[in-house]
Amino acid sequence: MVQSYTIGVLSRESGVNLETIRYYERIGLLAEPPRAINGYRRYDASTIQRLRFIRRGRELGFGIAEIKTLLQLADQPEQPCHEADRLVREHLTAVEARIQDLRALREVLSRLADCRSPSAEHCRLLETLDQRVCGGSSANSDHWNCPVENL
Amino acid sequence: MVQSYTIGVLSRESGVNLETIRYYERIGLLAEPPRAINGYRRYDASTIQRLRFIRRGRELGFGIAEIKTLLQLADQPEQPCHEADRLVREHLTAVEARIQDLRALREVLSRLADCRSPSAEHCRLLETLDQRVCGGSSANSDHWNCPVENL
DNA sequence: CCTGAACCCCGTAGTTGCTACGGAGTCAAC
DNA sequence: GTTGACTCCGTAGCAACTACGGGGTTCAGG
Repeated sequence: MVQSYTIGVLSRESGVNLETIRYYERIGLLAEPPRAINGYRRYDASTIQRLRFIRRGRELGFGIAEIKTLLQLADQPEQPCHEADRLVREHLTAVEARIQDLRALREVLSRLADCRSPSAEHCRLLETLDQRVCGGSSANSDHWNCPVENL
Repeated sequence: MVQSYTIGVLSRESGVNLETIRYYERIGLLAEPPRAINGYRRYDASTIQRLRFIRRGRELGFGIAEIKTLLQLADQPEQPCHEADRLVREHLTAVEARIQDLRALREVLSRLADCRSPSAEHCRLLETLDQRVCGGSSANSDHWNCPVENL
């Protein structure tokens, strides 16, 4: 008779929400486990590891599809890890791009912050959104888009 | 007879996807426009401005609810802009936090990148996900969680 | 007058990755 | 025997769109 865990224990041990575990099963990320006579799912210790693997992958920002690939790779220890490395680099590139985006955004926002205008009429944010900020005069506001830089 | 635009023109002029415009109408972000005899929506120029306002707000990362607030603020030019400023600062804080998160993530990923292990067995990424990376020996891998720092 | 392209209408479902809800069955302890 | 904690299942909700399908309209060219 082998050690087995109910889904609640698995959840606590792996740090993955109970409902999320069932969700992973539904989408085929986790295999359907055997059931006890009462219908309860019975997991073994390796599933805890697998779920932790998944959780860490998610924390690193990998998508479900990518994690599926990574799980397959991890299950074939003799293969070289080009594919895993490719995923990491791809992901790293995306993260760096996102950081750049957010930095630009932060610049814009910090220029808009701390506007103490007594009237919303000349609030920096609202003017920016209205695009009135850059024209000066009210004419010709059509083809010249406000420099909320490439975001 | 007043200038009016069909939804397709509005979409091109505002830079907001046509289906998104109808979506904004459904969720009450955009008022229901009058209709032509054939049932087509008829918009005036101010709606183009309004949609651009919305688009820029979205590009700055504001949520729909926040944009709803900002639109109301913009419609009341005599009020001071505390509320707009609060939203900006709140948002700025969130953006900065997100940048920090992503920076930490980038560090972890760049340590994992460029792993040229000939076997997935010792691939840095897979070991990290498996949590084998930090123990050294195979025992005692349970209570000591791998330092994928606070993310 | 007819055809076909380019519009427009509407409702609904799909996306991502979960999370929550409701109603019901099960189990161990007191 | 009754509480309380657990489990089951299917479905719906979140954000913010995007896409699809099946239909009606408008207009220019032949």
